[in-house]
Amino acid sequence: MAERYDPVAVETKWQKRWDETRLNNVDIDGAANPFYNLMMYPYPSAEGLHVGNVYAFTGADIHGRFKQLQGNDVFEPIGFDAFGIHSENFALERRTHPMELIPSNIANFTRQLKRMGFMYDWDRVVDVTQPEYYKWTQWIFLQLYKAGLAERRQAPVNWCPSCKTVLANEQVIDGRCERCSSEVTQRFLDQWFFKITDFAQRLLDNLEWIDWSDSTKRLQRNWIGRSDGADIDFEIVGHSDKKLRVFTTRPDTLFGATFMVLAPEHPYMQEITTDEHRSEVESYVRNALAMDLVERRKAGEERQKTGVDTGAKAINPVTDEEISIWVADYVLMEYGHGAIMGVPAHDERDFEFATQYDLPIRIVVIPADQYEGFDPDADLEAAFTEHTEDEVLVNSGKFDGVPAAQAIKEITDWLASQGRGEHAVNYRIHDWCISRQRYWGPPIPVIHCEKDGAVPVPEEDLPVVLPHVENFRPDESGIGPLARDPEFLNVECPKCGGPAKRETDVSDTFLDSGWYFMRYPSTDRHDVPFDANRTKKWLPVDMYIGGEEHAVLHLMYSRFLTMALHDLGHLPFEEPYEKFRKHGLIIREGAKMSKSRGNVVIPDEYVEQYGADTFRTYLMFLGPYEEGGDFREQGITGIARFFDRVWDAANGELGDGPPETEEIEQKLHATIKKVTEDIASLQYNTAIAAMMEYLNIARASGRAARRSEIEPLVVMIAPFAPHLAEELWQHLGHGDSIFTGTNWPAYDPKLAVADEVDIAVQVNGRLRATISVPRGASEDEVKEKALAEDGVQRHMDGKQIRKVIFVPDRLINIVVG
RNA sequence: GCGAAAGUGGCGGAAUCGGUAGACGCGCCAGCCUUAGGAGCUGGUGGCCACCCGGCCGUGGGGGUUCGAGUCCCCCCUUUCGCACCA
Repeated sequence: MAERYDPVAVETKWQKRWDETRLNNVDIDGAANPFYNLMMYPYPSAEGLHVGNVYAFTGADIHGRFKQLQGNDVFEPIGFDAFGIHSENFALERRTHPMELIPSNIANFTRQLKRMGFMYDWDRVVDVTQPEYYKWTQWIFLQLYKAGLAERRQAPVNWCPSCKTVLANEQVIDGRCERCSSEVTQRFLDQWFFKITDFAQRLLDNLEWIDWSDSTKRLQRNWIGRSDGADIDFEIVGHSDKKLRVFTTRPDTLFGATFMVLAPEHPYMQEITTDEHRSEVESYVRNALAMDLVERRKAGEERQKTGVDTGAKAINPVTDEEISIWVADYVLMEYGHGAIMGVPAHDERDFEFATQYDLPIRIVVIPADQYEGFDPDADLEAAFTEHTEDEVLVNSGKFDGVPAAQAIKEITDWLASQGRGEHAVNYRIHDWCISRQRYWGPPIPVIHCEKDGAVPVPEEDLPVVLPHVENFRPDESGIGPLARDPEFLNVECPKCGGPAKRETDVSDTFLDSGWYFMRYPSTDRHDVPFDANRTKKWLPVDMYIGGEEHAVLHLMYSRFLTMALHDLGHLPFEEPYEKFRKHGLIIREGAKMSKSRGNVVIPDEYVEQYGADTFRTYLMFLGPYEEGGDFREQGITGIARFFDRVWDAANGELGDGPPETEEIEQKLHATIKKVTEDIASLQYNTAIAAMMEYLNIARASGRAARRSEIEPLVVMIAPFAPHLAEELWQHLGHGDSIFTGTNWPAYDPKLAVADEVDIAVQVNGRLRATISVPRGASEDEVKEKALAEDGVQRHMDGKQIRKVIFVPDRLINIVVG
């Protein structure tokens, strides 16, 4: 072996050998101990692999290699998320075509990924832009369509004026397009929706048991946004055939409902508005609908509430009072029933609205301690929204004095018994709009016939191949570029044979990524999307590691698709990822990395200078993997030095026999324990620190190490620095790859703890000495030894011992006074 | 506004069923070595005082519980993330 560690030479050698021996190509049908280690496949950008990709993949690869070393058959696939607006916009900008751009990007990514030494099975790559893949994406659309889970409907949708396409709710961040940050506007268009809302409760319920990062679960819970409350019907004066249904989470405040408000889109608007108010209402509604989404959604302080009286009246079902019905754009048609009961005393928005238009305010909930002698006509300065056991109802007839939390249920039950309302649940999540008026995606497999309407493409006709369209630039029309290809557009209706037109929208790229992990084990199967036996063997995914930015996008959508396919009998499980861990974000010198700042870390440069192993390990050393870290130029030398020392230690004259001293042996076992536990829980930074610490002890005073001291260390660095570990493993006389067989070292728990322990000696809680005693020493022994210490005696100052606190093997505190 | 997480040396970060704060690494300082280099090795490195033993202070700020608090409780400040007129 070379005298000095030359990372690039070592890495070149082993990457070639892994390829030749097919080390990472798993036996997909025969593996005895399958472990599916998944990472979020990248979008292959023209800029090449980003350090964020490397960070994500390294952490996942370490976990996979660790499992491999423990004897699992690890399947670690990779693919390319190459459809979508991102690629398409880039191609437009560069005046090229995605069909030319993408293959070269993928080739570049492949080169870079191979150079990093990830243990990918390169025989099972998924490229979602290949017809053999998107054929099955279209097939999934057809399955959902057949099951009634895909439907075309006209709805207000988010329109990005720059990308010139509609977007799903999840793709709108703060009212802006997640891709280009343009302000999103609202359009009414015919779009395809997947009915993810049908699964809202299951998506929520399963979060109870799936093993995911808590923060990711929380994001999903918030996005699903379950609210419990009641639907309540209000009669409309003069329209006995119609009732106004509202949803409220606060049925306890029903006696305080002094007006109602409809969303501008509410279907009853026309009919109930009185002639006297008609022109005012119509102009208000026209105005509201013309306003774009962002402006309209500006809340509270940013924009004053506006609204107009419709002149119509409703009856409060509990007070029998006539209350006025207003229209206001702060009420949203998409949520609940597009109408609310206005309870100004106990809702901040209603309070603001009532104050503005001088509507009556009636207090019906007050703190319990103000119940006696409460003045029903007291003025309110702001809405009072508390509603626990400590608040009680007033002005509420027979419910006076009932705690608010309890009244929610009682009033709901009472309304239900009279057929005027019922317990109800609402969700914030919307159906998933999958249509995109763009080019670079799988065509939605539907044909529109004048006679038969929307007809699904027969399965045997899949794939509907995406044609090469020269001018794929999107426009304002709301019609996708595929409409420009007459050969694609004009077809026969599969049902009646008459002239028909293809659907020209393509599907959202999140549909591609919603099922890619199901395809990996079956990439060589062209007759089915996923082979049943392999699916049973490998899925659900054992470990999924990725960024949290996909919590409500990819992760939500793929859970939904998995559930739907499960219900349709295609999958034996309903949750795709048994275990998911988010990784943190990596910043540089305390600042976010961005092209405009010019501080982006280019992985290639570091890999060339220090090697992939050092770069990988440094990234993992920056901070806790699940929290991210701060990339600092200089720090990487610390890892380079560590590996130099590992190399030197293994390269020297190695002695035989067990570890030379008890101290080294103890430290070795403690280190194996710590590294094993830390890797299992993704605490890579402390695992690396522990290995450094161990090496510092094992090679203290420049002694020659023994094989028994070094070999376990070589295995422990293998997940981080696979090439280096292979080279050293070979040097130590092993024929096979270190990743063949089960080489992860075991530790003896008895040896992992020291025989002698240092105990802190405190006097009145302040550290005064440290003594060394045998592990498990009794309180009396420790006390005797502690009292003999000079420092202890001095601080006791001859005073009486009042109390002794003893924590075995840790601390003794002598309280005097 | 609501929800969540986090504030520790010059820097990245260790340590939370309450028990020696600052592991590991970067940087810095001193010394050694040397085909004098941005290499390697050894030692030191929270602050203040003493600078020999040692002492006091110290985990965003202020209170509290405790023999003992970075860790638990209350109030406040700051930062980051998510949601945001969701009734």
